[in-house]
Amino acid sequence: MVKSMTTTPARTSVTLADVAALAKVSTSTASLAYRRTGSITERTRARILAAAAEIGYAGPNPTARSLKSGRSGIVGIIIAGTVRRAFQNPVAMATMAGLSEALDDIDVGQLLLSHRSESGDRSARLLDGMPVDAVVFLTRGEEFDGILPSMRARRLAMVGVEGPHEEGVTLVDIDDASGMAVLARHVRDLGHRRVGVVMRSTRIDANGPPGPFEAIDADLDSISNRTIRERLRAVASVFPDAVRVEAGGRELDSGEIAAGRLLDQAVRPTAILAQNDMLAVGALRAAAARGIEVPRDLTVTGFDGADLPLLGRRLTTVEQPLHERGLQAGRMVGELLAGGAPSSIVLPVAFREGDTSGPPR
Amino acid sequence: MVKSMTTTPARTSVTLADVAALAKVSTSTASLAYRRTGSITERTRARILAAAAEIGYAGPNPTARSLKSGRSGIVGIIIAGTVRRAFQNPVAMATMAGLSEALDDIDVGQLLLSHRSESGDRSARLLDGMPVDAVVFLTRGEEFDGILPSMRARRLAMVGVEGPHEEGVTLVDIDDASGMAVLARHVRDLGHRRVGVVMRSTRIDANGPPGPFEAIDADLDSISNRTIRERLRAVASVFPDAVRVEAGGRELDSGEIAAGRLLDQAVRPTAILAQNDMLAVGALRAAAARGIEVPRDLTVTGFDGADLPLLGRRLTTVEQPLHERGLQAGRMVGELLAGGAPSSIVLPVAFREGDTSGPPR
DNA sequence: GCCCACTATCGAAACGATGCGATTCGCATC
DNA sequence: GATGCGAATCGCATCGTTTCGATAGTGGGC
Repeated sequence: MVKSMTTTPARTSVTLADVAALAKVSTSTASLAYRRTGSITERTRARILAAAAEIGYAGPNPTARSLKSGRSGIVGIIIAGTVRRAFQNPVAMATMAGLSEALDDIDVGQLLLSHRSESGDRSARLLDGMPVDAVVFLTRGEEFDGILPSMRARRLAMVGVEGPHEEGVTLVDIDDASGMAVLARHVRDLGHRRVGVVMRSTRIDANGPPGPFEAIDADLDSISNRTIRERLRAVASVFPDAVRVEAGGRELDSGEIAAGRLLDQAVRPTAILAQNDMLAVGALRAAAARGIEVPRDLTVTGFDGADLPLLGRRLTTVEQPLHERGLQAGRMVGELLAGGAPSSIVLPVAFREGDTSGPPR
Repeated sequence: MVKSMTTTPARTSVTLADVAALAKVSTSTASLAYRRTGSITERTRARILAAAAEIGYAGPNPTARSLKSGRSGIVGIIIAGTVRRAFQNPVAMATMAGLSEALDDIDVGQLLLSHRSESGDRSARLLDGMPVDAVVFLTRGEEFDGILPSMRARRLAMVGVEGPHEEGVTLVDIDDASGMAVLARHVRDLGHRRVGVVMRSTRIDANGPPGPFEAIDADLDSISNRTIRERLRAVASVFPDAVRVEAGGRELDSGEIAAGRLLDQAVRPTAILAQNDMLAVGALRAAAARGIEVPRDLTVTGFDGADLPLLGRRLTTVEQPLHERGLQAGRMVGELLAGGAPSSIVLPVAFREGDTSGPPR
């Protein structure tokens, strides 16, 4: 069912003119009753508001106001993939929480714009048809390049979290590489030499079996997702001999399957460096299913520092300031809308030792 | 065409009139090039689109279009409490996923409207100032009554999930009571006689210590939250002697503390019926902390059937069709926007036996 | 070659509110 | 009672698009 914005007749609504007529003032005066600026007698204002109440006027029409002011007061939040998946992703949610908090403070509405819908491809139509003053790229997605031109044409303020690294997008970036390097060195210092890496799928419509075993630095340059690439590179700098497996999808289960493949080798790794926390949880589960005890028999690490209250244990990982990066993105939106030109920033990360890592047996 | 006057932001934009001028047609013809209806030569359309591309016209201004059509194509999703907390709540998220899916299908945008912001009270201003065609109450909140009049005045289509039970709101309701009754009977049939109930806080700004022990039916009528009330009533019908404790907040930790109080009694219950899954997880944790084994020493049940992949075990609970209720709410929005008058529905729930319940020792 | 029936295009009037510049009002002062 | 002045109110153009009714153009039938 596709609805058309055009065929339906406008709802008969009460307008400011009606209020003005009832209150026996001009519409411009009636308007004054609702604005902050301009001078109007308290008596007149009261009369106008009374008239408004009498005929059930709900206040100035937001659309008309927007047309006049050129501002909608709405920020589009662009999500790679589907809204559903984003909502299942603790990293995205933590960022979103920070972003919401900041956007709340500057009194702008938050419009969710998924780049793809559940039932297939999201037409650019929805994206283009929405009255937004600015957009925030909440999660990094390769698919964004296609929609950038249209946003530039609209002269929208653009803020990105971890990308896209494109002209005109103010960025909140994360120091992924150095964080992952610290973590890898920690694992090496524990004594590990045989490590496996479980990485996120680089395919857009990822779903299926895990990829083959590959050398850690195989084809690194061809990975367009900067986040994935830089994290791998950091691991490679410490463990040039590591083996990597690409999970078949982005969900927990894919991580479990991929990690399982690593664990089922004749000579299995003593440490699995998962490229994010969800994959690490999958690895923990794969270990549990095989009676492998963590951290005694296996070290498992993640990345992100997501809040996983249900997990019941504390992952050794690298903590990103997830909430903070949302806040910063929100702040940037505010500055851009106010006419400023905030500069991009790179936020630091912090290694966190949990109870999933230890020396090899 | 520079038109930055004084205070208004300088957003000099390219308009349809500019395109028309360049293509040497009238603006009405230029408009035709972007519409589905109306007749226009393919040649002319091509010329217009070429002109548009040349001067970087990004397509019709959504705000102006909305003003003319009386429709914004945006649905407001109203969240009780803060956006942040909603995002941490698996029940709300599952519902949201279904809702998003349905709203995607009818090509409407999704605007998040939290009733309260992180930093304090949400002014009605934001809510009132947003150009929405309809609103969906995603989660039940006592605070909604205050904003209903304004929505009625705006003649917005209104759809609610589990409330508010108010005139003009089309509802997707859940058969809470009978589901909870089935679950309670199951626990009774297992042989349990001494049961404790952990319930959600009824305070809006809940945070603090758990409430006192109370009889299950103490003051039931004074609980305005229908969901909480009906679930409790159902338990009371099976276990008139049950003791209830109100958690101090809505988070996991509050559930743990409240359940801990029940477990620390001299004679502790053999079963804890938590009023939702998160509280049940809290109860599991309280039990684990005390070396009480579930289900051998204690039966713990929840309500909702939320997807908790990180938990690692399967809660005995009542499954709501969470995704489905979101879908249904979305469908209702579509029908209302199309001029229909869908009727409210009540969705069934299903008892699900997990591995957290068993006979008392 | 004339008239008719289309159809592509155009002009102008909305949609509902805002804000500039002009006008009127109220009132104190001379 | 006339004058001056600030404050309150008003009229009108405007934001960018859509759409209705009017007009010009095209081609076919006879």
